[in-house]
Formats: sequence, C-alpha cells, structure tokens
Amino acid sequence: MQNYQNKVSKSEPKVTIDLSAVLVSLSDGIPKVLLIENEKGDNVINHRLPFGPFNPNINRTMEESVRKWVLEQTGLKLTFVEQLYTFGDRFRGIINNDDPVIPVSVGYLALISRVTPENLSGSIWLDWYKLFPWEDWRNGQPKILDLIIKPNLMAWIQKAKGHNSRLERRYRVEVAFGFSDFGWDAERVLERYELLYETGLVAESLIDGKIPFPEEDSIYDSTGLPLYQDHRRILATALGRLRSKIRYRPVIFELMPEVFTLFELQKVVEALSGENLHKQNFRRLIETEGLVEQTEMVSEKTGGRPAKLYRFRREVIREKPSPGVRFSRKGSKILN
Amino acid sequence: MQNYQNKVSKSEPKVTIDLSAVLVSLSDGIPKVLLIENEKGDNVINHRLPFGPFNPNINRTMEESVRKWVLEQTGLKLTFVEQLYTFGDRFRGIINNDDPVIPVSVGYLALISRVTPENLSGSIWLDWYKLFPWEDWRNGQPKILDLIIKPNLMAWIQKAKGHNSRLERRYRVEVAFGFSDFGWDAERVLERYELLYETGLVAESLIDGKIPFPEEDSIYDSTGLPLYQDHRRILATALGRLRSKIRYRPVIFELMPEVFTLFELQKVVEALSGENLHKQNFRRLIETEGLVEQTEMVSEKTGGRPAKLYRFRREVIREKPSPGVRFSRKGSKILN
DNA sequence: TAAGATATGCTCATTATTAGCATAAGGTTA
DNA sequence: TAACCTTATGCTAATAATGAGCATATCTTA
Repeated sequence: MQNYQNKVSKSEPKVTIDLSAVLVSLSDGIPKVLLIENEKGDNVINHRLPFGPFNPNINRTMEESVRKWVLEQTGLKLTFVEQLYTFGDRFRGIINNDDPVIPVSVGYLALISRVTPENLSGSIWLDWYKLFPWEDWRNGQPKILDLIIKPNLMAWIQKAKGHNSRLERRYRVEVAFGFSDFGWDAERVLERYELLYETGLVAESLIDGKIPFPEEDSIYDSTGLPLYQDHRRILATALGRLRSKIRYRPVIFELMPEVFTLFELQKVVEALSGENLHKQNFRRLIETEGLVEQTEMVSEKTGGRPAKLYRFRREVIREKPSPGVRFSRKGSKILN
Repeated sequence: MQNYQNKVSKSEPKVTIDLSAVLVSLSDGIPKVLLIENEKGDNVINHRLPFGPFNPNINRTMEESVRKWVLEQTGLKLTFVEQLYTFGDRFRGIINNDDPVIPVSVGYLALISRVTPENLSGSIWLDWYKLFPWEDWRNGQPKILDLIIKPNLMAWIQKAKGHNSRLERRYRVEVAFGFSDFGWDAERVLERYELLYETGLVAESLIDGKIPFPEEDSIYDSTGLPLYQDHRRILATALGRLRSKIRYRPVIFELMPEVFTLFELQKVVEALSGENLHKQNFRRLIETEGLVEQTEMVSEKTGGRPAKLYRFRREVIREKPSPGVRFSRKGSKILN
C-alpha cells in the first residue's frame, strides 16, 4: 500500500481550494440567493458568494469548512448542505502567471427555510432571476430571449467556420434553449449559462477575456447581474441541481416553514422551477405521493375559503424509492 | 474585484488534488471496472483505480489531466468522461501528521464501449460485483445480505447508546438496504457502502482505523475486494451515479457497440442496475422512447429466431426533456 | 418433422396524467 | 341579507403509460 503513496506524493503540485456556498431561500414567492456586497462598491462586479479557502488543518471536511465560512460571513448556521461540483478551470485558460498557485473551486448548495432579517451587514438576499432573467417563465416566455439571446446565439451559429461546426453549435443551442421539438427544459440552467458565457453574452466573459468593459447601453445590462470570478457559474449549477432534485428527493421542504398550505407549496415549486403548474393536479400529485399530512389548522390568509395547513411527512422517505414533487414538464415552447 | 483576491489569497493552505478515474465497460454481460494491480502483490490491498495528481501548470482542466493519467496508466483514450464527486475527508479523520499536505480526491466516471485486449500490463478489467457482491440481484437476493450484512447491521443498531441514536441508525439502514416498505433501491450504492464502511464490514474500515488485519476466515473475505485508499468509495459513487443516469440520459449507448439487439441492450441495463427486467415491456419502452432505430441487419447469434439489429437514435436528445431507459423500479424486497 | 430457443406482436387490466367543470367556504358590498 | 368576489377543494372524462402475460414467428438441432 505504501508504494502508491510514495510513487506520486513527491512532486505533487500545490493547489488551493476555494469553497463557495450558494444559499437559497424564499420570501414572498421570490427565490433568493445570498450575496455578499463589495465594501467599496466601485467596481464593475460588486457581488460574490460567501466563500473561503479550504484548510484541512483547521477543518476536517470541506463541508465543515463551508459551514464555518458561511457562519463567519453571513451569521447563518446551515442545516441542509450538499456538494455541487468542482471547477478546476476557473479562469478558463486565462491563468495569471505571476501567481503559481492555481485555485480550484468547490461549490456547495445550502437551503434555508426562513430568510433571517438579522444577517451580517454587507450580505443581501437577491432574487435569483435578477442573475438569470431568462430562467423565469412564470409570466410567459421572458422577453430577453427573443430580444437579445436568440438573435445573438443565431449569429454565433452562423459565425462558425465549417458546416460541421455550425451544425454542432446549432445543436447545442437548440437543446439548451429548447428551440427544438421539446421546448424549454428548466433543468438545463448550466448549459444555458455556459453558452451565454461562451458567446460573450454575459459580463463575465469580458472580464475573463480581459476585454475592456463597454461604457453603457450594452446588452450586459439586461443579461443579469454578474458575479465575482466563477460564482455565477456555480449559481447556475446550483439552480439546475435544485430544479432537478426537487423531483426525486423531498428537499423542497427544506425551504418551507413547519406548516404550509398546498398552494404555498406550489408557489415555491413554481418559483424554483420557473414554470406554472396546474393547481388541482398539483395537490393530487402531492397527496398521492404521500409527501404531506394534514394538520388540524387552517390558514386564514387566503382571502377566500381558508386553506388547510399541511406538514411534511418524513416517513415518505422509507416508503418510496425517490419521493419528490414529480410535476410534469410539458416543456414551454419558445414561440417561433 | 481585486480586493477579494487579495483578501484571501495570502494564507491559503496548499492542498494536493488527486484525480481518480472509474472506467466502466462490459463484456459478456459482466459489468467491469478497470483496476491497476500492485506490482508486488504482497500487500493486503493490491488494486487501485488509475489516478494521479492534478497539476494545473501542465493540464489546464482536471478532465484533461484525468485523460492524461488514464492514457499513461492504461493505454486507453477516453471518450465519455464525467466528474463524480470531490472527497475532502479522504482518510476520514486519520490524518498523518508527518505529512502536512492533505490530499483531496476528485473522482471521474468514464464509459468505454469495448473492452480492449491490448491494455497495458498491470491493468485488469474486473467484474464490479466482485467489489460489491451485495449489489447484484439478477439471480435473486444476494446471499451475503442475509448471511452477513443484515445481522451485522442489526447488531450495530442495537449497539447504539440511546433511543434516538438507535432509531436513527435503524432508519439509515432501512432506507439504504431496503428493509422498509419500498424495498431495494438500486441507486443507493454509496449509502450502502458508507454504512458498511462505518460499521466495519469492509476491509478498508480496518486499514483506515489502523486495526490489525484479521488472519483469515474473516467476514472481509466475503464483503468484496478492498481497494487502495478511498477508491472503493469512488467506485460506489460511480456505480450509483451510473445507475441513476441511464434513466434520464442516453449514456447506456456509450457502452454499446454501434449496432446491437434489443435484448443485448436489456442485458447491459440489467448488468448495470443489478436487476432483471421484463423483456417485452423493455422493448416497448425503448421503442416508444425513440431511443433506437432499426437497421437492415439481423443478428444470427441468438440461437433462435434472429434478432433485428438497432442503433442509437441521436435525435432523441432534441425531442425529449430527458431521454433514457426509464425502466420501472419495482424494488426487490429483502425477504425478512 | 418435432422440439427447443429466441424474438417479436399484441392484449387487457390497472394506474397516472391532463384539462377542466363544479362546489365549498370564507369575505365584501349593494 | 343576498349577490358577488376570492381562493380552496372535489371530482370526472379522456388519454397515456405501465405491468403481466399469452400467442406467434423464425431460427437451429435432434
């Protein structure tokens, strides 16, 4: 056993690991993510995720370390935490030669059931659709798609040299943005962001490419708030993962209060998925999945007939292979 | 933007990153994983995955680096590669104080369509159920479950001090091994391995805990081949991921030859999932999903009526939200 | 030619899903 | 107080998907 150890450990290069956390919560039907604001605020990019380096001499596990950084930077004690992905090409080829230490970043997802008002100063909860305006279909197809994204992607396809390369680009765009038969697949958040990054439609593309930032009236004003380093990419990963995970694990309840109405639950699912659901079918779905149980209470806040209050049924985890909110994806078509 | 950079980069501890690859393939209906054999072969643990350190000065991305290590150590050029998970607690608390550099390991999954005979010497393709004998239900419930695993887990539950702790252990065991209502969930491979590790039922538990290895006739002879370091954990992650991924992405075809019969395809799915499927329904499933198209050819190898040969229909990716082999999970029950 | 082995076609019962219509139970207002 | 507004909840008819198994087709081999 020792020989493997010896064989490789001699010349192993040193790397630093940054741990970043995507804290997700909801208030008033708005899905939010916690961002830390730059103290100065005089830069192009003034927001970042809570993050910090992994020091194995201090924290035994990376998850422990994430919790520590988040507590320090936001004052929040995390409950649900899950590793997302490890990004090893953070600057996408633009490596600063002055610094021999290349950072790798590991992203984490955390779910918070109530937005606490007493966060540390400097941290804010922001509607995540401010960062991904094309992802919210609750009021129909986002305008930015037809106005900006689609024409730019089409131009990018045409720019490709060679028939095959053009085909490949068209293919990627069709799948990611649902211009093809099926339509919009809410879960492909990362694919879409990567495509926008690659085609220069988000501000981070410019920064990484060291191209001077355009003065004003640029498309970047409408393609969402840019974040420090690769943090928006991590966020896209988080959103995609969350959208898919609510379907087969009961994680949605990590975002709910102890008791809730079925309609409140539906609104949370809609906020995350960015799609509208059929009300009656949604309740049938939730009830037949065995995800909830009734309480004695009712909510008076409805404005109409009072709604029964439910709570999560933990036992469901032992009863089904992958209990979750298995709402259908009809797939909203992008018209035209 | 620069200020964040400065704020944290000063004291970032150095870490080494090991990249490990799980290469999966099939031959004769046996799912196989590529292992490298210890040259000497005189140790308790004589097998490992292909792996090596990530050096960002040589390889821009981790994936590139994985490909390089695999090529060097096995002679194989990878096609399909996917990141699995990053393990930051490799020795699970047992940190060697002599060495200040703590390794983090990032696991990758690669799928190989044909087992090439011309591998480098020292590498072998091994039936992965030799490493996870409890995971193969194709011939009914594996004996090892009732003989060894279940009684030991039950004893472990009883050993817990405190009612709550006992309940929690029971709960974990029930969900992971399907002793509860639903039954066996093929995808929970990692949960099961972790539980066996934690309860000391796999050989790696002893090694990490530095407990002397028992001479012979131990349960470790039957709980599968142990691997170097955390490689079996990475393998468990790979198996679980693959089992779930074939349901919603057409990755199964990465393991198939260009043309194949539907029954061959079924056998591959069964080999991966460790469960038997209903033949007629399987073909209906595959055909109505639009995953394949007929060729003109037939296979004569059947022994009975010749089978039509099919090929993968790539277009399916543009037609459906998540095309895959959505076979049902009835969930095989562990009989009492 | 009969028997054995697969492949393939098809059916029937059951369960899920989709899209709505209809009713219930509150509050507000003419 | 009745009409009306609002939201919750119940229910149904049409369609689609799934689970189990019988039946037939087309090979090889005895």
